[in-house]
Amino acid sequence: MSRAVGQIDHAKSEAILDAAMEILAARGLTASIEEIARQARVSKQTVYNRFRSKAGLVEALVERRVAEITAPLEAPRAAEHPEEALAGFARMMLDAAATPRSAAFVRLYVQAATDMPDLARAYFEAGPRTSRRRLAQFLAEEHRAGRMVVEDPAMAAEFFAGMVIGSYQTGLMLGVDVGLDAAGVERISAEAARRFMKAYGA
Amino acid sequence: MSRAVGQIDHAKSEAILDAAMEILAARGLTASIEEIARQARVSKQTVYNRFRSKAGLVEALVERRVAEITAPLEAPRAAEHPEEALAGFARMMLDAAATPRSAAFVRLYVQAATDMPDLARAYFEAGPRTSRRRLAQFLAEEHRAGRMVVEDPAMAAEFFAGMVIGSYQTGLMLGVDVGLDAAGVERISAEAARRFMKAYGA
DNA sequence: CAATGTTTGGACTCATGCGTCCAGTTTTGA
DNA sequence: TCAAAACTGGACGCATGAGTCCAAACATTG
Repeated sequence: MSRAVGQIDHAKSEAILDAAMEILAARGLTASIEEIARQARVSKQTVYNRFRSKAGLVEALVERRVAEITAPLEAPRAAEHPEEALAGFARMMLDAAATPRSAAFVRLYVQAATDMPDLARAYFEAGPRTSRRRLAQFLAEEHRAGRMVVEDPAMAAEFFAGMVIGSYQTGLMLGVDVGLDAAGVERISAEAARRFMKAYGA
Repeated sequence: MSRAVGQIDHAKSEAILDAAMEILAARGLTASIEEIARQARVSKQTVYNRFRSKAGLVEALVERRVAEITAPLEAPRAAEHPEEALAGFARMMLDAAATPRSAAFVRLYVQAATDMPDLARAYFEAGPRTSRRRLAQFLAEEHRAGRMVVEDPAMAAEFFAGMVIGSYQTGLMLGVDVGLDAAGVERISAEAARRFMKAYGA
């Protein structure tokens, strides 16, 4: 299981990606490879050995993040009372999307949107799109079960997601301090779920 | 009233700003001044004569846009039936925020957020913040008038704005075609207003 | 220690783009 | 027609950063 003679060390690639994330988040897409290498305590050449180019590095970074973001994206559990399930889903979305770290990533995608549109699209599919789809699916099931009345689950899912994420995302992306702490997350999740149930209750 | 001998021509500044908008929207903040000058049919030097630097140019551009965006931001009119007023406000928000042109601007602000945070903040205040504030004010009035029940107008305003804008904004910023035409705007505005009234109706 | 392969760091080329400078030209009001 | 000012366009200096190259140092295993 140990690697071959003088073989590459996977942990070092991770270190490079970590450094890239930190630097790119702070300085934007124009940050230099040299700076990233310095932060990773690695020579510039090593970065090029492992990731072919700057674009390759960013690509790998986004790939890793996409995996990271998709994993915990559970659909709401139909077993619970719908309002509870919705509040839980809201909490998850806020935890995933409304943190400074996630905002930094979104900034990155937006910057990349111009000259690397595939990356932006990949994120959009993995993050926002997937979460909406799962939410819509849940709503459709609740509708069938007669616990809610949702004729257009896709639109309803957009509404709920917008209620929860809406403002915070914009502010964070623009680097404005939106002051959202744990209590705020709780308050918004609960209230959004409650209002949504009023709007779509059986 | 006519300008002095060989004096600067205001229209030319406008032409430069127009060109800057088009080029920056298409290529991002890294687009060159030369390209902008070419597009404006003006020499590079002239750009520097009027706007001190690239940062100055972007600043002026954002200033103009902020004025442009703030002007039509009417608060909903309390006289109408609240659902009608809300639908109208939603239409206005979508027209203002969910167009490719506006998306290009937001992309610009996000890119600027790292190294020109004041610009991003100025936009946030003039656009999202102001519209939310006016909406919250309207909701508070409806509450006082007994036509709705809105204990927390600020949060309710965020909810409504999020429902309306939410998903489209994200997609547009990422350069994903969200396929929102006039009929879509109408459908979303009407439905969002209807659901919101169910959630906050008297 | 030998063989294999990686890492390092520093030098290098190349491209791009900001901002400046300037000599000659055009515009405009008087 | 004249003078003041702005405009042009092209050259220029300077900085930054991508990506390459290489010889010396290092790690790993048999």
